[in-house]
Amino acid sequence: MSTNPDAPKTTVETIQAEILRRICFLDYKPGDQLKEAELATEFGVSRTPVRDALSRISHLGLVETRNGVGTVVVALTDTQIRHVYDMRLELAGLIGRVSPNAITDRHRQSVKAMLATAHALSGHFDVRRYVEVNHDLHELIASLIGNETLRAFWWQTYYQAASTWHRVGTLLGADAAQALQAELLDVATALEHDDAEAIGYIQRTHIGYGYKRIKTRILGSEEV
Amino acid sequence: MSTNPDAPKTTVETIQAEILRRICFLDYKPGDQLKEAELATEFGVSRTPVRDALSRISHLGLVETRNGVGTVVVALTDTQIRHVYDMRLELAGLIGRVSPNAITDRHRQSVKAMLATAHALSGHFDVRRYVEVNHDLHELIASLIGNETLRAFWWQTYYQAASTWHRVGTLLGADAAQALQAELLDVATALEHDDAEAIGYIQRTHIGYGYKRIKTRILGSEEV
DNA sequence: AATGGCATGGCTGCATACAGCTAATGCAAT
DNA sequence: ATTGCATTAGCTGTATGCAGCCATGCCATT
Repeated sequence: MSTNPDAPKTTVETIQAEILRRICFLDYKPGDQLKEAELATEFGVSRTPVRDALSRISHLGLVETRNGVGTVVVALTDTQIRHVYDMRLELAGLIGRVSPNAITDRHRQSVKAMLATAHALSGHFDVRRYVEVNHDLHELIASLIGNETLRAFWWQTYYQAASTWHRVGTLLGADAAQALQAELLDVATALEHDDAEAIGYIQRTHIGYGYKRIKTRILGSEEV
Repeated sequence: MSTNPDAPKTTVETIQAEILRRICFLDYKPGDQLKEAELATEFGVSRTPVRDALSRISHLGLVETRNGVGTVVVALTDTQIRHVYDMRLELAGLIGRVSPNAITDRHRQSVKAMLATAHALSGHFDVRRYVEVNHDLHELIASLIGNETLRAFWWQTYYQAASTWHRVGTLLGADAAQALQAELLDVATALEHDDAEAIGYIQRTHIGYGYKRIKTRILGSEEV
């Protein structure tokens, strides 16, 4: 149940969360090699907790460790990307239906902040900021999910999809920022109306749009 | 993507799979304490790979490790059980819709074998066998799920729900066996008709029945 | 008799040393 | 020049020792 990175208290969880963040933000790109010893010295610990963190991440399918070689960030196959997105579409629809959490003013305020950033991005695009806003939006949506299991799954698919999003941002540039802006506007409206169910469907819709862009620009054209 | 226990090749994965199996079959009951040193000697390895396996399992939320105390099998709270079951209901509906795998004669044959066992159980009930058949059925259903992500989630919720099932089996006895028999009959029929989508809805239906039994017999009566 | 503090046993958390595996490099033979 | 093999450097996998933490039970004090 602790797949979401809430309260990373132990050393291992802290390291795990940091590595996951770097994978999300593409500081570690698919194919990159992560060396236990290197990370250990960076975090000022021994290899043991680093190994532990990497082991968990590998169990999530985001890195692959081979004996004698190293730990590399996995590049999802086209089929895997499709599977992840198909599931995200389905999970999104459940967000508002399965015991959602209450919407607070904090939510409404942070969306407004994101909107401002997205607006700025439309003028002067920056992939890094784009991915960061996406991340913030994800965290906000996740905080609305009351069902622990669903929230864990939502995070899991997010991590798997994150690097693909980054590629989309790179390819589309300011267009991606505008799409994000549109999504945020819809979310803001739904929050104003205190309509959690709408949030899910909005997510579903915009994930669908993103999926379509990915299909045409990244994935092979063969249909499932 | 490797949340399903297919091909546990490495030592750690082998140990992890074995411990998970024991949790499923309630060899380890909620509250039991698992000692790293003990398991290490049992598996004939050092504490290191055992620790690694336990760490992964704790990340799945099935055990909890506290420094200086030990690793204990967690007892899901009522709310958590509800969350898991709510999600299983939703996921079941997706089994046949999201890129299912082809149904083969192997599937049809193994269901027949399970039916025979379930029939025997109706006469002479044995909790252990009951849980085993449930496990086999789960593996069969999971093998029909083509979407890797969904399959991983299906396994995850199964592990979380497994010990609860065991309690149901203990409480209901032969009645549980009859319910299982009914479920297997429905599955067999769907397999004969080569209808993967029906499988999902059958699962959903019977999970719903089981959920209802759990609600009245195990969970507190307060509604969500 | 009851309670508070203290000592102790046992467990996990972490560090480190070593063994095993893999890939790449350089050398030799053709 | 090319191919094959042997060596080696560098990584992960495992074992083990030690430090830190927690719960239990005992003992002293009131």
